[in-house]
Amino acid sequence: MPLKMHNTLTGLEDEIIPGGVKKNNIKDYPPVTIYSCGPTVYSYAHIGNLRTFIFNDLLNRYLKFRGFKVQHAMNITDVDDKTIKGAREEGVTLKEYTEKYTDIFFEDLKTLNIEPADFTPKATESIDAMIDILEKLKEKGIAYDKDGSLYFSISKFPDYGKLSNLDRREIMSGLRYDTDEYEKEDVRDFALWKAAKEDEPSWDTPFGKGRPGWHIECSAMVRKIFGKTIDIHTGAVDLIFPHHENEIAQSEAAYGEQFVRYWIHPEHLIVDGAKMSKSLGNSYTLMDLREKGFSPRSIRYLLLATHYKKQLNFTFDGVKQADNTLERVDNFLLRLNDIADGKENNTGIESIINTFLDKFTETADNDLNISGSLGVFFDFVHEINSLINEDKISKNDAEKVMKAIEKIDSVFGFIFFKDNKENEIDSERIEKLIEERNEARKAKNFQKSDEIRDLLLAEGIILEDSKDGTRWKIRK
RNA sequence: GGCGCCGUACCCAAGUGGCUAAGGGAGAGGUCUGCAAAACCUUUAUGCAGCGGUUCGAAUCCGCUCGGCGCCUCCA
Repeated sequence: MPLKMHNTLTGLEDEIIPGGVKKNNIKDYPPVTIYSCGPTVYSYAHIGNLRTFIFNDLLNRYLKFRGFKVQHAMNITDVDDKTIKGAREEGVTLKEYTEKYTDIFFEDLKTLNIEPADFTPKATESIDAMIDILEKLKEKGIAYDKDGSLYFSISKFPDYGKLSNLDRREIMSGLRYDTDEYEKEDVRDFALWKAAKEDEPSWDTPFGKGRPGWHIECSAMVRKIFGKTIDIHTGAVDLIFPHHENEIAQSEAAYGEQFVRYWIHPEHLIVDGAKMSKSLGNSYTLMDLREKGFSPRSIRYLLLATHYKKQLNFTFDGVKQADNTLERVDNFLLRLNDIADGKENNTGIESIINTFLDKFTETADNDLNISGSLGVFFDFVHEINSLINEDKISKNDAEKVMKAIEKIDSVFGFIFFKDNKENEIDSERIEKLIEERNEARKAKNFQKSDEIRDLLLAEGIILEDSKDGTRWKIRK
């Protein structure tokens, strides 16, 4: 079964074929080249942004799980209207301002266990690559100059609109196109390069001082880093038009070859059924949620668990449900670790594990159906739990099961998630108290044994007795 | 007006023409346990927004209606 992903460009679920040439073995493919639209670093990222980045992470992790090599680039937009305005308001330089939010952004990614991209280019460090595109577009007569700014003439690019079906769409009457302050020949043309203004950052170029238009940086970075057609380009649905449409226009007009093979667009997140917005007061940052006591791990799970093509309705109740789900996962891991020596190996364990991994892959191959894969995972948990109850899992079997779980957690990233509470616990003291309690239990002094259990519970330590002994865990 | 996503149990959420509609959360009953906890078992949709149609057969395809959300405004 090949991996298929929904491609906005074709409207179909297309098999992912890195490099565009089909091979028999995944190992023979060149690395999958991926470019993701990253953040504009003018503020803290909100959970909607983070959903998109968690989707990118899932995609990258799954490709690697499937045996593909991956080269992933994600840009940092560090010059635009909002960053310039923000820096001015805070009275700092653009660089100081954007570096602050860039650092916070990377910290958020780390907190959510999102693997770093291989390349994280900044717009302000990619001006040369932009100039290259702009010169080619000028030579070809596709870009034109007006009052020191450069515009892209969409009438010169017949394919314009192929991503968003613009050619088949009518423009809503009365819609204001010209929100830009700059003059254009055709209202639908877009700015490639904006003429320098007083008190705005600018760069020297062969066509005068100025700063980048919004779309040019992505085209430039893709070219600078990969140098040719890339496989996958991701970004949330709102970017399909105009941003990605314009990227295609610039890149394909300048270089005369296909820009991207697969366009993948995760849906938006909404909050309590409504669009997230600052005026509704339902726009949350990661820090907001942590202050409310929600763990990054639960947030990762929640943002991951819904299929990326479906709008995700974020609620606090949802995070609590995620918390409970993860507790079930943790209990399962504890049970596996607690299996005592001396039990017989289960001859069927390999087959159970292989079936599990095959089903997991088969489900995820279908447009990254994470919800289906989670279902497969919980079926497996259930099956193994039952075997543990029946004493049909040896320590050796448990290790094999753990290996399989580690493997799929290379995709999920929430199973062995480290929440940093654990270090503060004095486990030696707890073990001692457990021993004391078990002696009391043996002597049928249940009053004392319950006292010890309550004492630990008050500290957030839960004790659980089983026929293999007593285990403890931290209460969430 | 154009383009697009969606409506599955109390909540979240798979399923893309064919066995009794995954899975998670929550609730109820049971097994185990000194008691708990954990785990396991049973249980909660003769029905998938509504109405028609295509088909031997539809949650799945088509049409219409109702409802939610998004983009067409440098929003992920």
